[in-house]
Amino acid sequence: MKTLKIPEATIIRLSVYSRYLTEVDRKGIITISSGEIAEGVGVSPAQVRKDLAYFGEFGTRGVGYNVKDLNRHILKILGLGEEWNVTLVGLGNLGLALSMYKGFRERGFNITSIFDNDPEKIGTLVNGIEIMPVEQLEEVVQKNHTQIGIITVPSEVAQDIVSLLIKAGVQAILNFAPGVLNVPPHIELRNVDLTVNLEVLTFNLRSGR
Amino acid sequence: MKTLKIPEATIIRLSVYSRYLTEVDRKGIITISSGEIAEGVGVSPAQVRKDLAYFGEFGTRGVGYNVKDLNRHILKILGLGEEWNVTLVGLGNLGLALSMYKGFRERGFNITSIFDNDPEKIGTLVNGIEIMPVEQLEEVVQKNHTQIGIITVPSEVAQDIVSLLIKAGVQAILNFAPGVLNVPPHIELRNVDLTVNLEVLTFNLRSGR
DNA sequence: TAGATTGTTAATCGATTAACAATC
DNA sequence: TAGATTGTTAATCGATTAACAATC
Repeated sequence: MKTLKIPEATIIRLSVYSRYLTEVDRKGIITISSGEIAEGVGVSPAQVRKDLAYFGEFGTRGVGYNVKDLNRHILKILGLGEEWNVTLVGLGNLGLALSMYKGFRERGFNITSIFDNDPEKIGTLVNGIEIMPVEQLEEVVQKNHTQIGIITVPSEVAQDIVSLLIKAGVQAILNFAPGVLNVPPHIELRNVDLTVNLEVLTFNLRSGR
Repeated sequence: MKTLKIPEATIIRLSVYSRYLTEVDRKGIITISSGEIAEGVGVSPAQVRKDLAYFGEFGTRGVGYNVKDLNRHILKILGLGEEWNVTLVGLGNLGLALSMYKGFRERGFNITSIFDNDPEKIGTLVNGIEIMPVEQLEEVVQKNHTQIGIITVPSEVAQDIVSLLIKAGVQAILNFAPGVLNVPPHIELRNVDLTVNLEVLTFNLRSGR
């Protein structure tokens, strides 16, 4: 199997297919065609087949795909065959919301530590997890073999937290603080920018699309 | 000025440039080159110039761009010359976090109403806004000339809320509920999928990129 | 004028779509 | 066998990058 470059758009869609398949599976449906998946998630059938084709042959010609089977394959591809330890830094409103978000655990992402510097918060429990001061981040993250960090601190301190997380051995970071963060090439970084999303909407409204 | 199709990626980058320019402007810097913007936000200088060129000529050859001026132009392009009324539906943890999020107001997005169906929440104040039952959504949203809706309800009811928002005259929707929503073509819809973002990270980790 | 940097065109790269042979 | 649907190749479409003339 040769490794050709996979478009990031493909990965995003695989994640969407997977959640749709979980839903379809719950309804007890056994077999599904690329056309039905396409319809369910709003892409073209050719797109579905192309996306899957990067990773192998999962269907049966003339028949379609076995729902459970295909979902298992996609989950495996996405790295969701295992559990991931996640740390969250910055227990503001957004941090709190993400700490409680059930969708993460459902897909194998376990928030195992939470850090904040507010003395009022330190020592309290969120979802059974004790809030710890940022000074303990390096030690705790290392001990837990935490692979992923979620950043919900103010943008002014986001870069410092990134550096701290990387020093502690985190390999991937999901950042909710606006602004550009610098990470070495071996660290995976994704930014979720809440305001940008609204601004794309207003641009589209204004341009009358 | 002929209207050629603008890539969505361009709009996203314009939003990022704008925030960077705001920051640069605060430092009192008057002039900036495409290369400096590029460096600041992590894209190529050609990309910056290309993105701007869709909308006009904002710079001076041999000199660069006036920071304040360029930022004003970009804000105008993004539709941020005006204030937008936003309604938020679903005051769970995420809804609460977004209601309090200062980044929205800074860019001209004003949350002017919040809806939830929990009797415990109805009538209480969040950020000075009284939580109202969903039954009043249509009336209030219409009265306020609310253009944008933010959806933070459970996915099972998201489609119903979408339909209700559209009936009430909302033109654009930012959806945080996982799953596919159907909207008529004249409605702008963007989805922010928190789990997908983590799954792209784990895919990249596993594939050793 | 010489140096710098824009705006724009052409070349390249990458992703999506269409079409169809393979095959259940 | 006939009908359906996959897997895959080729064609199309779109976005990014490179190069450079225009010009401050």
